[in-house]
Amino acid sequence: MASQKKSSAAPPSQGEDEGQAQTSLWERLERPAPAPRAALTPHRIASVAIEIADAEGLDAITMRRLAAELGVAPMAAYRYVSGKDDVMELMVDLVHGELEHSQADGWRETMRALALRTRALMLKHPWLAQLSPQAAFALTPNRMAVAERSLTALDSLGLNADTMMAIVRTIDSYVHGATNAEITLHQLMEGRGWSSDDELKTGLAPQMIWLMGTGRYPTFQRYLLEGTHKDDPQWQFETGLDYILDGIAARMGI
Amino acid sequence: MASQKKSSAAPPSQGEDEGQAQTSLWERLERPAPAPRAALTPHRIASVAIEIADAEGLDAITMRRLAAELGVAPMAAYRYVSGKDDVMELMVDLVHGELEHSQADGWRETMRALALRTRALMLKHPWLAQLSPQAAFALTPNRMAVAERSLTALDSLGLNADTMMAIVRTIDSYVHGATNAEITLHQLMEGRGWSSDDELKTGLAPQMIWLMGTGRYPTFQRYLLEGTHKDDPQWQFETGLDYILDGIAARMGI
DNA sequence: ACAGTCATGTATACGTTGTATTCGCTGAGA
DNA sequence: TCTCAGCGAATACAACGTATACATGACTGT
Repeated sequence: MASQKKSSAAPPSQGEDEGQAQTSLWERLERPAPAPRAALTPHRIASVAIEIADAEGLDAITMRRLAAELGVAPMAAYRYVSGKDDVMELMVDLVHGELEHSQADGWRETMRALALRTRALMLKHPWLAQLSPQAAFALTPNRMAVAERSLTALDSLGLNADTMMAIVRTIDSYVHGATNAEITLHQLMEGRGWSSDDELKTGLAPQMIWLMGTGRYPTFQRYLLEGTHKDDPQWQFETGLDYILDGIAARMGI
Repeated sequence: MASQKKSSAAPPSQGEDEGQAQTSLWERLERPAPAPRAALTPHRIASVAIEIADAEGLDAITMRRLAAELGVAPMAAYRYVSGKDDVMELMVDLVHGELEHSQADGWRETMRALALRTRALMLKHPWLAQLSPQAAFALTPNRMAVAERSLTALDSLGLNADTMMAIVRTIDSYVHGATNAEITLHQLMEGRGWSSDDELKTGLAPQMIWLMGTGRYPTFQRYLLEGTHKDDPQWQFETGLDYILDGIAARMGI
């Protein structure tokens, strides 16, 4: 694990014996053992990156950190990925392999289940909310497979291609928008060291009091007082999802 | 504009005369003219930052670049903002001032118009899609005002607070999810130097051909062949939005 | 059995970033 | 006229992504 690098920054031409050998025997013996053979693979790089990102967020992924966690020199991973963006594409693909199939009864249940599982996946890997454009749009095999499954669920309903895609995109946009907001809130809380909804509320209280004190947001204030599902993201997610599925069903003639 | 800094990196204690004056007259004359008085304000910082981000993306905003654009030393802005996150919060608030009121006929038209204008705002300021959690959730006055207006539009319908908020959140999630995807695609295209849908298609073609060649995505492939609204984001956005508004209207008894 | 090639990981270095710290200048109030 | 608070400049540092050049040992064909 912890690489013990004792090798001094030896200047290349400082021969000790007769100037023949550029590095002394002892210097060579102190060098870290050379790689057995293929210590790295893209898959292993991505796996370790995912572990780091899950535990400490996307910012914790640096090529140096990744190399350290892999037990390898900072530049080693560049043999397998062309840069940080490549790592992220691999991460995205790998993680989407976790989304299981589930052929439910009808299109509606299938889409609903997929939405819920996508939300769960994103909450499990919150860094999915912060991807670079490169990684966010990567056409990776596992991602394509998910899209294919969605379309398949709608395939026997006699819809034209545009409508099918519109339905999938609408649900997808909602799922990502809603879950991103949820994740962002989590990250904000973590960033400030708040770990419960109560802490969030007390932390936000000063600003809220000031804002409400202006009297400019009366309806918002009423919600703050009357809302009972404010802290129930699952209810909020499903409620909105059901609105949307209702709307789609109505357009399609139930 | 272009600051002409000629000042050498003068070591502090290199008296030329009698060691009395730490900096010689000529050194002082060469120094950039001191600030007239309060060259900076948070508002000006945010304005310039927005200009940069609109033109070159969020990554172009560095504290050094910002300072250069303001005609000021790299650290100067730190008198007014506590760091980069502060700058972004200011940017978010400032930009949300652009969203005009528009009391349309009923709740549905009001919400629809707000959704369309929000999308337009985001497309105009694409960096809104990439905010840090800090900035993304900032409770800024202008942002609160937008939320308040949404809620007001629903206020006279006899809904309870939770339902009202669920409706607003659902639409908001969709708008952000859909528009983020749109922006992300734009940014991907810019990043690769593609400027038209045709270039996008040719650029993506190799990967698409490979993916389709696997035969694992037949329904997706059918869409690629049959879809006629693939390149019409406005249609896609409005179609999804109308699904959602339909669903909400149905729940509320039209 | 053996020299040569090649894949693999290492070492070093450069430019850029955010920001802590410290300083000197300036103009307004006494 | 003097003083001082406030403003911006200067310097510095650690961390980042990655270009480049190199050393090493495992395979190859003979």
